[in-house]
This record gives sequence, structure tokens and C-alpha cells, in this order.
Amino acid sequence: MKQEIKVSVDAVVFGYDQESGVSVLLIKRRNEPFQKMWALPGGLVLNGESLDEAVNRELREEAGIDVNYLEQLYTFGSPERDPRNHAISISYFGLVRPQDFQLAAHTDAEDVAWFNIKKLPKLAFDHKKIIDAAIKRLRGKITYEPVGFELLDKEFPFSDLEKLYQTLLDHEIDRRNFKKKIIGLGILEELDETIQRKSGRPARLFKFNKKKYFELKEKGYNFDIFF
Amino acid sequence: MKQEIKVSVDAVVFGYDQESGVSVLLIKRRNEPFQKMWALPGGLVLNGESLDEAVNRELREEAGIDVNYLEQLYTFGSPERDPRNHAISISYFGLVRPQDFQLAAHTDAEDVAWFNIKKLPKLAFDHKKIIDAAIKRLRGKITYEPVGFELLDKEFPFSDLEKLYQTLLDHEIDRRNFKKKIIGLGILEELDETIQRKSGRPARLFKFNKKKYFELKEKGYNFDIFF
DNA sequence: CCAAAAGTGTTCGGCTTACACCCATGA
DNA sequence: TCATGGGTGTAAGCCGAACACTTTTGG
Repeated sequence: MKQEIKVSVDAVVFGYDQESGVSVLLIKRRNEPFQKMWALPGGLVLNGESLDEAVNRELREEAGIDVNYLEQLYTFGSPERDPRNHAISISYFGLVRPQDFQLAAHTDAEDVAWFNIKKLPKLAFDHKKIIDAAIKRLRGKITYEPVGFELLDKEFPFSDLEKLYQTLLDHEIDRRNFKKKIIGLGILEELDETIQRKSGRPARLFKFNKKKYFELKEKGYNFDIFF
Repeated sequence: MKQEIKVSVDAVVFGYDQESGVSVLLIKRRNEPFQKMWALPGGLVLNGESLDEAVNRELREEAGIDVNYLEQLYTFGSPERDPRNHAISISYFGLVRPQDFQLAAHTDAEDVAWFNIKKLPKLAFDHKKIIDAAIKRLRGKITYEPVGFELLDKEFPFSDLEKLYQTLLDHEIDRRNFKKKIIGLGILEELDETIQRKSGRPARLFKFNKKKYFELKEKGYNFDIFF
């Protein structure tokens, strides 16, 4: 009997901002099944298209977004996950600076929006499960690789980084120890500029030095950021 | 246009023994393409079958093996990876005690054998790449989770564990520090029995205490085994 | 001058590392 | 008695954790 399995990709794209914390990008489905329900952006892989291409295409089509970090997460293949037919989903994990984009729903998406990861709506298919896996990965990831910078502005005050870690790891961090540790990694560049928030003393801006990071990584340097 | 993508699974199953070190299970392909070439066990997922089921079935059919540890590794989906058509492969990573099984080639496999990971033959498809990814994962994995025990006999002398780590991580380990660390984790049980190797003083046998391990893991205990 | 956030050092304890000699067995 | 592998303790240094007061700005 001929194999009749559909191959699709789905993306869990995270964004972060100071006020609302960590969010996931969702689309509202235009079509059945799960019509009008929120779901992860994604869709069928085209013949001759690589998986990465498919994810990037779907994100552009359905949400108007180009991620700046993307990695494969997990492949879900239980035959019951799609009510229509056996369909596997290769899920991806992405990071983006929400401020960089104007969301725009197209094709299969009737709407697009950011949802705080603590206030998710009911989701289509097994997408809740996929998001849970992605959150777990994100939490793990930031403790051993400096991916957090992909979520912050290019130039950011140190407290933003601190708050990001606190939000993601969900526990208090000692400001002094945190700074010592991160500065000790030698992958940040301190700028002369400062930024003024609503109140309080202005903060020095920092920049992630990607080149330095890759140099150190080459040399087998380790970037554990445990707490 | 209708989607025409084949879905298959492939397994990188590792075995270990004292003399030959770490090996991978390979089969010799009975059919085209890559006929008579060595390849990973695996094959098409059947309609209505989950991915895990598919891997276990293929391993039983092609090699006569039941793994005792299995996890998903990565999904390879470049359209050029199969000369016939667009085919994605969900690859798995497995561990087994080679002594527990009598290899037996069937169906698509003309032969099955263990190959030392440092002496691999030329491989079909992109299977070399898949094995490389699996080795990297294995190396990483044993540093933060006690999966090594799945490769050793149920009861083993401490030096076996030490040699396994040395082989996998490819560097010297101080016997005393290693023992202190592992014993300190509290997941080993020391038995009264000893084993006599070809020469030298007989060695005390140890057993991995899975129950204790899960208990500790529940409590958020961490099992880093860095060097 | 008050509120809000940024900035900054030191001490203590525990973990990691380095390191070398004796023991039990078979040949 | 020799060769082979098994077994064991201690000291030094480094890293992570705990901890509080001062500075700069806007209102």
C-alpha cells in the first residue's frame, strides 16, 4: 500500500519585551480543521523544498516575519495528531525581536498575534504540546548558550538581560553575581551611550559581540550560565 | 500539486564492549539505490504507525534487535538526500548491550554488523552525517545524564564505566576523582560480588540504581559529569 | 528631597583538581 | 616475584553564593 503521510513544519517563535515578558507568535486559522482557532504558524512542505526553507516561507507568508534565530526542535508523528489524515510535523524553535516587525496575516492565517507564554489561548492540533517542548528548550538553551541576545535590542542595558533571564528561568538573580558572570564570559562590549528609562539613573548600553563569541567557542570555551 | 514526500526513519544504535570500544549497528542494503552498501537500519513509516513504532519495527526486522534506550535525534529533510525522490528521515539514537543480541539480517538487509565508530565504511545516503550528529549527541548526553549504564552490563566493575567515559570523551580521567564524583551522585549500588578479569586484582561489581536516579531527578537534582 | 533604577566588592564554603602508593590476584 | 589492574585520601585553589549601600536621574 502506498504511503500517505503528509509532511508539515510548525514554528514556535518567541519574542520578548520589557513589559509583557516572553511571548509566542500565533496565527488564527482561516480553514478547517480547527477553523478560527489559534495555532502555530506552519504548513505543508512543498515538493523539492528543504525543511528550513519551508519554515521560513510559512513565517513570511502567514505572519510577515523573518526570524533571526531558528533551530529544529522535534518531530511529532503520532498518527492521531491530525483528524484528517496521518500527518507529521517537524517543529522549529525561533527567536525574534518583536519590535523589528509589523505582523501581517496572509494566506491560511486570518490573524496573527503575540501571546504571553503564561496566557495562551486554546490551541489547534497538538500545538500546546509543541509549545511546551519549545519553552523547555528555550529555558535549557539560555543556560548554556547565549541565545538570549537574539531576543533583546542590539544595544541593551544590562538590566534587560537580567530581567530576561529572571523571566525565563523564573527565579531571582543576584544582580552583582550575574553581572560578574556574564562580563566574565567576555562576549559583551560596553558602549559609551546610556539609555534613560521612565525613572531612575540612566543605564549603560551593552552589545553582544558575536565575533568574539564564535572565537571563544572555537577554542572550546564553555558558556554555562547556571543558577 | 499533490505533496509527494516519503517519510522514513533511521536509527543510529550504539553498542559498547571492553575490547572494541563504541560501535554502531549497520546493515548492508539488499536493494537499489546504494545496493550492497552499508547503511543505517531504517525504512518507510507505515500509514497509521507512530515514528517510535516504525523505528522499533525496522530494528527488529532488519537487525533482530530491541534497544533499551531510544530517543529522537534530528530530522533530515534536504530534497537531494535520496536520489529517487524527496524523502525525509527522522533519525533516532539508540543504546544497546551488544552481548544481549544475536544479530540477524532480514527483509531489506542482506547483512548486519557492528562497526567501530572510528572505522566506519562508506555509507549510503547522508548516513555518515546522521552518525556524526548521533556521536556528538552521545558525547554530550553522557556528560549530563547517566545514559552510559545502558551500554554496560547490568553489573559492572567501576573501571568499565571509567573506560567508557574515557573512550567516549576521548581524554584521560583521574580514577579517584571520577569515582568520588559518580559515587557522590548516589545512583550506584555497590554489590558484594567481584569479577576477575584476565589478570590483576578482582573488581567489585556495581549496579545502576534506576529507581534512586528517578527519585533524585524528581527533586530537581542535577547530574553533570563534566571534565 | 523622594522615588526609582543602576552600579559596585568582599567574604565564605564547597567543589574541582592534582597527585602517588599499596593491594589482590594469576602466571 | 612479577605483572596487571583495583582501590584509596588529602591539600590547594578556584568558583559560585550570599549579602547592602551609594549614585544618578526625574518629578
